[in-house]
Amino acid sequence: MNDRNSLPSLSRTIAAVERDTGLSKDTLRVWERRYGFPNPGRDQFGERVYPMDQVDKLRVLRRLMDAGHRPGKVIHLPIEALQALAAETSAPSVTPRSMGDALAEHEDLQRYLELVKAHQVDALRRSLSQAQLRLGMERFVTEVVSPLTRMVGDAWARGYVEVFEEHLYTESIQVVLRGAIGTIPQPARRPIVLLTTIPQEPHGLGLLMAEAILSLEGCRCVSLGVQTPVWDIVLAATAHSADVVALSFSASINPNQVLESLVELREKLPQGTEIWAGGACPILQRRPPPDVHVLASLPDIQPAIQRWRDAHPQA
Amino acid sequence: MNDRNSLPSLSRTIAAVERDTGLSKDTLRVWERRYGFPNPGRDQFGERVYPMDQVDKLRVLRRLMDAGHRPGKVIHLPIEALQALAAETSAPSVTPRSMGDALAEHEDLQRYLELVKAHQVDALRRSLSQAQLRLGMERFVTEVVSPLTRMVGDAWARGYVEVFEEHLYTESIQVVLRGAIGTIPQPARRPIVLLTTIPQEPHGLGLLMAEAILSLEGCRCVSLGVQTPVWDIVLAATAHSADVVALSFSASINPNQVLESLVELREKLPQGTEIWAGGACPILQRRPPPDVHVLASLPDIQPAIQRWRDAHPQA
DNA sequence: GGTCAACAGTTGTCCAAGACAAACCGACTC
DNA sequence: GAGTCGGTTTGTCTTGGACAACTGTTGACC
Repeated sequence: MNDRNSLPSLSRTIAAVERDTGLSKDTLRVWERRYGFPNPGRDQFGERVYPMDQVDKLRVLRRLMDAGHRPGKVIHLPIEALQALAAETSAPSVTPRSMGDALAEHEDLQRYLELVKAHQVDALRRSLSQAQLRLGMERFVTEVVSPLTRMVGDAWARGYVEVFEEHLYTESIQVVLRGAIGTIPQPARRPIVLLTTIPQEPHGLGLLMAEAILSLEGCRCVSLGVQTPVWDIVLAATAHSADVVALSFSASINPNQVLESLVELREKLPQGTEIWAGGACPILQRRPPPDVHVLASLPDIQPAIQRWRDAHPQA
Repeated sequence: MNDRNSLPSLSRTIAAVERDTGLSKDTLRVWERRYGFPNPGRDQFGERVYPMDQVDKLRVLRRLMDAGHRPGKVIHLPIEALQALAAETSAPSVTPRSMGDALAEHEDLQRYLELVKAHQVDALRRSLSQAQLRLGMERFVTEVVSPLTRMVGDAWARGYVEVFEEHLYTESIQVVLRGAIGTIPQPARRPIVLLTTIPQEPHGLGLLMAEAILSLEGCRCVSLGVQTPVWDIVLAATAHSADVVALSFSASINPNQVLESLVELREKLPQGTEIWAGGACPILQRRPPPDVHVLASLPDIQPAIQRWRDAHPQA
């Protein structure tokens, strides 16, 4: 299964390429058959051996797929052209309250991004904590954490920040946000909100942001962390008599699996339990699933709570 | 690709079963061919449709595989026998200092486990925090968190706790541990330790425990969180001039991937950077990879730091 | 000129059956 | 016990074919 004598630094097996790129073995083989790329060598047993430069190109291709490009159109371009294409695909999709504010804000955010790039973890955490104290929790989350996370994600997609730098960022935000959430006194008001993500979604910052806002509004929050199987979400919602199940979806997740999970969840949860879905996943806006409340952004949470409380005056 | 008219609650596609059980599509097909189980029906397109009871049995089988059983021996047993087998397979592999202490301890731990089972998140966090204050950080981590985590993992493998209850536990420990780590003053002494896990390892509690001990000993810790690609671990270690890369491996991870990653990491990291590997993964004890320091348990961390400092007096 | 349906091209996933190295297991010897 | 040996088990890789779901364009109709 695994050739211990090979040089892992210069080449990859098909299983390793699947892990590294996120492209399935089937996809890798069918691309090779149809497009002639990738074009791996073979080892002594006839198994595919992918040179590293091809793996690098596959990684860029994967990013372009996520951004909506189609393989047949771009697969034959040289890697430099692909990288340029990825760099173009930035999303300036912000909805600022006013242009002046947006610019000033943007400059601030840029400063944080530069701290990430410079690996100044301590300075980053300190200035984030200060921002949290200065702006207050709600504005900190909506005006700093949320756009900054999108910014870091974009910068990663463009190849400007490395994966490990994104990890450093995620860890720092987590420390700051968890610390801040810890200071919010735990109330006992309804709705009771269960927070988690589906098994295919490993990104947890969205959950923490939502938890911060929900806690501020006095909701009882129960977080399961990330990647809970659908059936266990149902069990947990029942065990905690949750009024709302809140799910977070990032941009890079497979849209089919999002819809499939939401339909199954809706089917298995009691009628009275609402599903709130948020995050940067585009399918939520384009084809919202039936009987699921889509929250386009963090400021939508507050009205959703109000709506729920108005509809449940006895709670 | 996806039949929207099917009943997701009563049956699964092969892709869904792969996600639910962790058994690869190839394995599912080859088991069917060889053992006659699973024995899925077919939809109108000739594609496999797995009834839920078979998926349930496959889930139990998966647990037994992780526990060391072999498919040919157990696949034809009825599900009740499999569950009984899973319940037997508990690991009483503790190394208590004395029997009396161990028993008293065990009773305490049992109490925490019952809070998890009762979904008393608040009470759980409160009593864990109290234990942390009472015992001090080091004893709290080594005598409570570490054995309790093993206990919860075992209880899950035996089918005694649900996945969502394990998630509740993980989240609670994380809150308590992160809170406690936050109170340790950040020193600047070497070694500089980079903490993370490989991409196949989503469990992060081991990292937090290690970070707690390392911080107590005055080490500079940089955590990347979980699931960092090998190449990014190397980049991060270089960027932070890390002296040590500390990795955590849980019991349920594929041993091949552990060794493969460690070999590749050793190859790409500078000679002077040590690799410390810890966690419940059995392969680490059985066939430790070359030039990797295996730390069998948390108390091994302190001597390892001492050894490093003795060997680097200039630091 | 704009709307919608039919059509053609693209793309990811699934299928079948065969092959084989690595891991495992039991029997044997020192 | 500890090590070596052969036989068996087992997961992963192989090829080439098939097809539903998706994307985008053409052309008819209002």
